[in-house]
Amino acid sequence: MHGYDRHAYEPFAVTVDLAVFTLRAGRLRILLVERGEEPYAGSWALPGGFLKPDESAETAARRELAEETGLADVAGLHLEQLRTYSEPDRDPRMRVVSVAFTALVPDAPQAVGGGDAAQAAWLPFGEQGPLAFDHDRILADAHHRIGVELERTSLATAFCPPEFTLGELRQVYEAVWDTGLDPANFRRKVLGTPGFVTQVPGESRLTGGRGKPAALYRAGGATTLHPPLLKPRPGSTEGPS
Amino acid sequence: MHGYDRHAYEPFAVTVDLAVFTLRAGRLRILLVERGEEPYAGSWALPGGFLKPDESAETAARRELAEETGLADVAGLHLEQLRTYSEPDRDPRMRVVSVAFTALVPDAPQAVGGGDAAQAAWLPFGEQGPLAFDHDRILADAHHRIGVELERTSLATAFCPPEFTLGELRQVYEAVWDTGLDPANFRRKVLGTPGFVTQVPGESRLTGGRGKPAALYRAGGATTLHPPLLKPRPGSTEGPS
DNA sequence: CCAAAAGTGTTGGGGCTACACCCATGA
DNA sequence: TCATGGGTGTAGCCCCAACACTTTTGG
Repeated sequence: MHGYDRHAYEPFAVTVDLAVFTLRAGRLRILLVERGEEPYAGSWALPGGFLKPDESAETAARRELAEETGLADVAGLHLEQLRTYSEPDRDPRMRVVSVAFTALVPDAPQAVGGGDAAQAAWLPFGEQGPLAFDHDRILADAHHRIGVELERTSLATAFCPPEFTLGELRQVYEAVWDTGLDPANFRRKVLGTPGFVTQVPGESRLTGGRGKPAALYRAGGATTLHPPLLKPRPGSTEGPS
Repeated sequence: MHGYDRHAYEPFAVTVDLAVFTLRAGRLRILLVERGEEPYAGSWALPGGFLKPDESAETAARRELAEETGLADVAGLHLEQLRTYSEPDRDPRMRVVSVAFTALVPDAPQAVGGGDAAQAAWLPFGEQGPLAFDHDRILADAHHRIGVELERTSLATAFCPPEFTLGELRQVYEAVWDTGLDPANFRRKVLGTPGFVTQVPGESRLTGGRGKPAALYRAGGATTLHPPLLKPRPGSTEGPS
C-alpha cells in the first residue's frame, strides 16, 4: 500500500459470487443459475455479478442475493465472506477477481428466476453437475466452511426461521455434516451453551403431524459457542439412523 | 458471473496487504512499514502492494513477503488469505480493493528495510500506534483469526523453526492467546493429538541455559487437530503465571 | 545447593455417550 | 393402540485440570 502510481497498476474487474444454501425437507440445497451465454453456456453456475462503482463487496453481494432469491427481507439474512479467487486464468476472456460469499437462508421461498439469468433453481447439494469457471471449488470451500463454523458459532440458527424447534436445529447439523446425532444429547449440548438459544415462553409447535409438540426457541445473543459443539469423528461411536 | 459487458463494469485497483507475525523472546510482533508519501505519510502501515497483471493474490502476497522480510526461503512460510476489504472510501484517492493475508514466520530474521518503503520494523503487537487506512481493523481481524486457528489447526508450528521444543510451541500459544498454560497438560495434549508433532530421535536442545534439555520435535503431517486444543476461558481455572 | 525447565504420575470432578424410559400427539 | 418425535434420567467411561514429584541442567 505504498508507491501509488496510477499507471503502475493493472485494472481488474471485480465480481462477487454467492454460495447460497438452504434446507428443505432435511436436505441441503444450493442456489444455482443456468448460464445463457458463452463461455459455459448451458452450464450451472453460482449467482453473482459485478461490483457497482460505489458498492463494497458486501453490499453488492446482498443486492445480488435479493435479486436472485426474490426475498424481501434480505437485510436479516446471514451473509459471510468466504475468500477471494484471483487466479489469472479463472475467466477465459478477461482478468476477473471474485470475492466469494456464503449465504444461508431459512427455507427456499420459491423457485426463483429473477435477475438476468436464464433460470435459477435450488439443487440438492452434491447432485449438481460440474459448474462453470472455478465454481466447483468455491462451492466445496463454502460447504467446508459452514461445516467448520457450525462447531463454534451459532451459524445453524441462520438456516432456521425466527422461531424453531430443537429438532429443526438438529436437522441443520445433520444435513450439513451428513451424519446422525442423538436427539437427547444434542438437546443438552445446545441448552448447555449459554446464549445459543432462548425459549419462547409457553408456545409450542406441532412438528409435521406426528409426535409430541416441541417447544419453540429463538436465536440467543451469542455468536460464538463455548463450549463448541463438535462434530463426531470416526472413532467416536455416536450417531443413530 | 453473467451478463458480461466490458463497458458495464468499473475497473478497480487490486492490492494485497500482509499481516506478518513473528515471535521474539516470547513476545508477538508484527511487521510494519513507515509510509513515505501522502496520505498517511509518517504513519505505520501493513506491507503490501499492487497485483501484477499475471499474478494471483497469493503469488503477489508471497512476492511482497519476500521483498519486505528479506527472507530467502519464502516458499515454505505459512501464508493464508484473511479476507478482502472493499469499502469504497477505504483509500481517499481511488477505488482500491485489497486482499489481506496473514503470514507467520519463525523468527524475525533481521530488522528489514527492503522494497520501496521508508523503513520497516517488527513492533510488539499491541504497541503500534494507529495505522494508516483501515489497517487497524485488518490487523485486529488477523490476530483474532490466528487465535481461533491455533485451536483446531497445526498453525502454531509455522511460528517455530523446523526443529523445536514443546516449550517453544507452548510459548506460541501463550503469546497469541496472552494467557498461561500448564506445561504438563499442554505436553500431553500435543502428544495426544495424532500428527501434530513427531519427535526427532535422540537429539535434544538446551533451552536458554537453565533447565533440563528438551527433546526436539518437527511438525507432523496433520493440518487439523482432533481433538482441538481449546483456549482456556474465564470460568475454567487453568493457567499459572 | 538452589533455581529453572523438562518430563511423569496421580487423583477427583465433570462431561459426555449410549441407552432406557416417559409424554403427547396424529392416524 | 401404535408409530413418531419431544423430553428426562442415568450409569459408566473417559477426559482433563490441578497439582505433586523426579530429572537434568546452569549458576
